[in-house]
Amino acid sequence: MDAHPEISFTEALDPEPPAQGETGDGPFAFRRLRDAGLRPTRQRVLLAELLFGQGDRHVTAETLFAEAAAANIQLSLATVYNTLNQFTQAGLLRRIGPDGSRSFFDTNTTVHPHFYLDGEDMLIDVPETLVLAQMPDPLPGHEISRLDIIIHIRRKGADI
Amino acid sequence: MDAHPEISFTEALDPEPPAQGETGDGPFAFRRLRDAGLRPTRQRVLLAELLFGQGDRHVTAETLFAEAAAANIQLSLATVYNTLNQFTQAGLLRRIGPDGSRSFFDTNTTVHPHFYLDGEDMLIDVPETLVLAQMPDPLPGHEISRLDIIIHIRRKGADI
DNA sequence: TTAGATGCAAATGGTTTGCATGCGT
DNA sequence: ACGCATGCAAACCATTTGCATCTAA
Repeated sequence: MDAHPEISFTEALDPEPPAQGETGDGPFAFRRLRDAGLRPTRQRVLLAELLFGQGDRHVTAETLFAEAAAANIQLSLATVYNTLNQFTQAGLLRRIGPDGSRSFFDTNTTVHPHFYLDGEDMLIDVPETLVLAQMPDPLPGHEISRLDIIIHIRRKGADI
Repeated sequence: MDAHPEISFTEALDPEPPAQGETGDGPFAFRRLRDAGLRPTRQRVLLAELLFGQGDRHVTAETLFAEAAAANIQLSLATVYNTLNQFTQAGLLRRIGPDGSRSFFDTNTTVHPHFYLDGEDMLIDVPETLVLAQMPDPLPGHEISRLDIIIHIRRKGADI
């Protein structure tokens, strides 16, 4: 097994990018779900619009649920969880758990590093490209399925 | 703020290594706790012996609790949790949450990448040194408090 | 019509906490 | 003796699940 000499973090291991130029018919959220093999139900379409209608986003089940409520969309928190899981499974979202308790869902499904603001419980993309000089070889008989890099940051001077 | 040209993952951001050569008096676990400012109670000493008596280890509260039980140490799971938290806070352990649910505690407190075996729910150190070609600059007014790199791996051929 | 999606509430699982009792200093 | 540590059970919180009801195909 040969070493990988130089791997750009933002290029390695990316799943195929979401088909950006689908054969347009119907609203984009509807199409997006169709293309992913998900039945475009009312609540799925509405959540997809919230999620994919405004560039890259990082949501939790709670924040998305609150957003939906604010937009007068009526659905249950359990459905938000289920939908986020289905979207993740379909490759539309990427799940990230920076602190071991709450989970975030990232609409940018490429492999890229994140900043996690320790005090503020917030996740943001690292704007720069992070480069790993060398990707370690996985254990014999294993393959790398995923790469998570989370850089915890905090306000300067803040203790703990 | 200038860029960090080349950062070895196993050297950057390490807290001062645990004082390996303390002024020897009493068993090592006892001293270790004393030096960390923790009152060396019976259960703390016993857990410290399990944790620090056999090289680098990755435990969960449950596995450590089971180990203690197997060693005929009588304590409650809550105490294991509390003790692990206290040890972590004292810098004797490092907490890692690879899958967003269960937490692992690593006796190697240096910053180093981990393999997480997706199917087997197991965490192991990456044997090689991982090199980041460049460390991203944190957000203005912030500083990096921690760096987590988790490489998820799975048996070749295993689906999902 | 019917397989699959939703809503709700209840279950789950890891972790934390409150409070009375115990133990290290 | 004093004060922190422990044990237990109950609380907690994010997340999942069971089941009856709906709805997109």
